[in-house]
Amino acid sequence: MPELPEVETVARGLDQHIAGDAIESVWLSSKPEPLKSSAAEIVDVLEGARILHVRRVGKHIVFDLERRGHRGEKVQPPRAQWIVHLGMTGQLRIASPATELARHTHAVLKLASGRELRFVDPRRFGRLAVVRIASSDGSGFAAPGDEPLEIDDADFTALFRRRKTPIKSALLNQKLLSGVGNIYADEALFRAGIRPRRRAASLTRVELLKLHAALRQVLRHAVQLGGSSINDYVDAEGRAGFFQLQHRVYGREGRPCLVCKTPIKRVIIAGRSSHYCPRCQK
DNA sequence: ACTATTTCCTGGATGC
DNA sequence: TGCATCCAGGAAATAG
Repeated sequence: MPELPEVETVARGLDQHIAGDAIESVWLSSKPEPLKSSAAEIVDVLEGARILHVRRVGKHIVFDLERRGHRGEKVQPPRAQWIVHLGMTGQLRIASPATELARHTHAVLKLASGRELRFVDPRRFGRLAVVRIASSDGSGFAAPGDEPLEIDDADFTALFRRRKTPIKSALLNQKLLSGVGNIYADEALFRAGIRPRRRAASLTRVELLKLHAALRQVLRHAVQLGGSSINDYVDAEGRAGFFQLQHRVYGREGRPCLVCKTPIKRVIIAGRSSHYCPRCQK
């Protein structure tokens, strides 16, 4: 499941391999696809554009694009962005045109270098969109929530003030923090010793500081290991991540806590599996 | 204005 | 072996 570390890994890999390349043509599958922009708009923005950078914003992959200038005028070439959300099972893969198209391929970008960038997403929870950046403001795509690796302690603490929702739900709320998903929410709460059902507003300042530190630590470590590969997650080069080997509660229901040997519990919070140690987490 | 629940979607696992 | 059912979950939509 692509969360911040997995999306960061994919974005870095893509940036290394295709920054500077140009998009020659775009194919989008014809069935009603999960597009946030119309198919015509996506094709119009992408075709002929040069990829300047690929980076992560929240759980989104942002391709910063430079579109063709208008008849060689001395004005700044128009900018745009291609935004990709991988959803649950989305993959962006660099492939040779000779490689057979995988089932559930929804988009193929032919690159000037001769390679193809392919978007494959069996479960179709992924989303594609384009953003045109007006030369005047030049801001582009922004996630609604704060980046968990950039927010400071004061702002982090303020996010949860007066919130009655369980802290687990608050961590998953992308309007508060962007990039935290089910795995890293559970892992951070375990490392901070906080039960997922605790009301966000009930956490003390000390607990919130511990949670912030635990979240940063777990996300940084996961990025170092290339993310968690649970089912079919792989990066842009098809490599799996290794952070799943560091999971202490996620997917470990009934197995002994690595700290105190108490069996790990699993409950449903906000419709999501939530794993915790009933002894280590208060 | 918040919070909780439902819905979308398919492959793999499970059960009878 | 085969078929039905369940489950995974990000985020938008809907309900309360």
